[in-house]
Amino acid sequence: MSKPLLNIFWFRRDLRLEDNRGLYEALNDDLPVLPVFIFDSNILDDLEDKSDARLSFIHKEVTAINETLKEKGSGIRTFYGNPTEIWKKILEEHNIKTIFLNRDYEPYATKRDEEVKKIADEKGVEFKLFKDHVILEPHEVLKDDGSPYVVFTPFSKRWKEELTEEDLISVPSALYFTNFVQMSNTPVTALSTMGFQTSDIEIPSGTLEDALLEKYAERRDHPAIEGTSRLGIHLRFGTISIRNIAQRAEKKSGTFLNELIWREFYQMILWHFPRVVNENFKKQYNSVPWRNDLNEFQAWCEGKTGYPIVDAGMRQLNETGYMHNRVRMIVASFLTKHLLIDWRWGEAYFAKKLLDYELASNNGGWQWAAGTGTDAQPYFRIFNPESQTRKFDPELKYIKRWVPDFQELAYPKPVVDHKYARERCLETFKEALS
DNA sequence: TTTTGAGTTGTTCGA
DNA sequence: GTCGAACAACTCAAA
Repeated sequence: MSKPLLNIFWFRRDLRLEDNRGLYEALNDDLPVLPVFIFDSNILDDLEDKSDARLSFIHKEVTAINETLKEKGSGIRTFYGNPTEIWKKILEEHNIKTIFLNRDYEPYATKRDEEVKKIADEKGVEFKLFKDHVILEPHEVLKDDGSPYVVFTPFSKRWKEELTEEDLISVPSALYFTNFVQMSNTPVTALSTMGFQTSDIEIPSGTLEDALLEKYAERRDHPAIEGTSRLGIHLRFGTISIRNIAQRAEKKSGTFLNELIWREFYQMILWHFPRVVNENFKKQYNSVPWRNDLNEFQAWCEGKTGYPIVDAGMRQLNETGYMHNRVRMIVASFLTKHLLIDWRWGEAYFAKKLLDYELASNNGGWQWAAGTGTDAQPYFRIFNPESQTRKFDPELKYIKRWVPDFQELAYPKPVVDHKYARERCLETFKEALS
């Protein structure tokens, strides 16, 4: 018996049919393409919230792809389980020439893909990876001696030098939709099958207005204003194309483009230095004696520190799965500097709560705030919650929105005095580094 | 090899 | 209220 020869496209963090590099390459090959998605139990098992909004979002997007493909007489095959085990099954069931996929730069993903590649190799199946998640990959922006940058500004300069027009051009995967395998449509694995429920948290739309780009530089730091793009989750799961966004940023807003370069900077750091997941980038900070007071950590998590701007941020996070970027810096500085709590605690809490959670950016941001990261800024840059409020929320609009009780008697007293905490932090770091 | 300039996002103090 | 300097000195990148 002979099963028909096919190609497979494996969707992961690229949940869109348009302008998808790996999918485009697959559809341009000379065989029908079977699209596949795996709900990875290794990842799902770590989700504490059984109605996790990110999983709901992914599920919705995979279902939308399935619906679109249904109109073409095709569909997406979905699975639930350990990817390597599932690939063994898929490779048994089908006669495959090539597996097409887009590269993922996280340590777990890299290892997973290597394992699957090995299984494919043993079967004589080709395994082709493409660049889709970033404009320039970790190995494409290096110093002249071939080593990676560890300071942002020279990295960004080099990034812009290396950038070509081609890097920003969309790939027309939609032109080749007739090349999908024709099959009777199969349903997407239900959330309940995996032990989850649908979340009712709303995800912001994946659109970017020109008006936002034009005013981005002046508006992005004010948390009471909707001046940021809210595209994080869409970039995370690939429901928008980075090429499309970067192309428009390049024309309209250097500040916004810079933020995209930060995203690639931290992806590059994570790729070259995967140890940062659990360790200080700068080893000399390993001796900082974090206080790690559980009660204070809990107060921070719950938005009960007695510092309105900090509490507003944490309450926004807890209620919506989102926190404005300016406020992320403030609460991170407060946790690590004022409370002297290990940045890894804060990072883990963000990972659990943020809809737009992205390992590379979250880790980079937290290490930056703690002073342990790639940025050589001195440790005595300690955010003052009050002056940050004066600068970025002068009318207290953001605070009033999230902490309406901030002037009431029952509102918590400051968990620690600012001046005292600042001096304690300076002393602690100074001592640790000496 | 040596030198030079620079480093996301800050705060406080004193003139 | 505004401004510049000090904070403390280090590492990185590139010439």
